Amino acid sequence: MSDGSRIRVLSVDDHPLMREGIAAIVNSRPDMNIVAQAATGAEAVGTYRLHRPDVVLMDLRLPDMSGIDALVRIRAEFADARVIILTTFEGDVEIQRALKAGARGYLLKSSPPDELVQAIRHVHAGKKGIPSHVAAHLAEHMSDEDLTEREVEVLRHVAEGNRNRDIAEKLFISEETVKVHLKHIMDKLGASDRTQAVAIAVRRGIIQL
Amino acid sequence: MSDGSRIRVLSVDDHPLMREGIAAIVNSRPDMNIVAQAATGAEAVGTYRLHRPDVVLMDLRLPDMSGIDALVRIRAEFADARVIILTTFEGDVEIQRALKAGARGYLLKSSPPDELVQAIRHVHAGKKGIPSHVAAHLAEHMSDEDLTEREVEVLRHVAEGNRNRDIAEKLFISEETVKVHLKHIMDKLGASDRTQAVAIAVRRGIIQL
DNA sequence: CCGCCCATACCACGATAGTGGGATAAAAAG
DNA sequence: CTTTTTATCCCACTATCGTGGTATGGGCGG
Repeated sequence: MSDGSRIRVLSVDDHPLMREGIAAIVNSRPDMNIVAQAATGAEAVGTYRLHRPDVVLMDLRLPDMSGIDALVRIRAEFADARVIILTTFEGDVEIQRALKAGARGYLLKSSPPDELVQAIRHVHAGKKGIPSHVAAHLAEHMSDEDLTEREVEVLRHVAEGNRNRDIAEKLFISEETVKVHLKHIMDKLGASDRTQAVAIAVRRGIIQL
Repeated sequence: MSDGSRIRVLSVDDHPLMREGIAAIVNSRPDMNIVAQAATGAEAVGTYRLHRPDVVLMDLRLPDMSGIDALVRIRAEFADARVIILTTFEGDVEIQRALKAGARGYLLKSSPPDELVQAIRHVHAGKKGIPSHVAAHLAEHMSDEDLTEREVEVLRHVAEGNRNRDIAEKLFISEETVKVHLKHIMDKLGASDRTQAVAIAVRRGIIQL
């Protein structure tokens, strides 16, 4: 089969070993191959411009920016870019953000190779390539109330071990307001105290330690 | 070069993509090759018995047990087993535990491929294969006081959002004792409150959410 | 235009957490 | 065998947190 009919794939991941594994899988299929690789978000954007791949496999954790940011930048220039997020499980919030940002698929690095090539084929064909178990996991929290930006900001300070008073000073608001935010945070996350709120938020990918 | 003179490597990782990448790297060198792979701890032990590889590349997170447990089991049967821990960064506590358990090397999955093959050669030659930056990171916390088992147990309950009183009941001790443990925990970790203690412990790999 | 969400703020009260000191006993380390 | 560590308990006191209710102003969607 000539290269012209193959699905041209760009792999973005800062782990060389993982890139190697992805390349081995993709190149072993007759209908697709890796045309370029990138290790950072900036590199990904530049490489996309240069090669215009059919499908991008994008890691979420990159040295210079989030994979979602890189995704947004690529789609700002090329609205028809087809990007599959490929990551170790981060929590459902990341998945939602990625899909909102225009990702066509979301795949875990722990997935079997066949699922990866299937997703590439699906996305290239114009479908959405989201495995059923991920979709199920997604549905579970879809209706959940999201934290507001301010609430996330407060929660980050809480995770740092700041007292309400300190957070108030840093955000130039009153301690009472911080308490209100924290109350809402705990209510939304179903946490009984600030500590559990942080734990849940980390698990869900809302904040990272 | 004949197979007889090659370093025989066993790769243990539950991520097929990562296994593929490791295999590609190792098999691309003339002096080593992958003789077997395993996706679980139990599988790793069985496969070791069968193949007696020269070097084992062991992931820390496995479906059935910790990579450290698998390492311990292998070394219980084969005291001269040479195992390199290969993992995404988990926190320095894991590194220490792995080395104490007899790991000959500790490598991050984000390492460049050359570092991996170097580590394999070093360990096979009888040396310890620990990259300098990992060693440096290790030294930083070597002198740090470790939490006792009981303290870790208490901290886990704290991370779940339990109040001191609840923790006391669950552990069949008084609330005052819980407070004492928590005081020691915060002192050792340098945390100002229970929330930061949990955050630090998660970063250091002492507990996992 | 009206209602809802968001961020802000204040007050009061009870609950929980954190500090400091002192104490006992068993186990581990030296 | 002595010292140190670990785990346990109690008390008293202060600091901080979490809850409830109420309120104001801006922004956004219906």
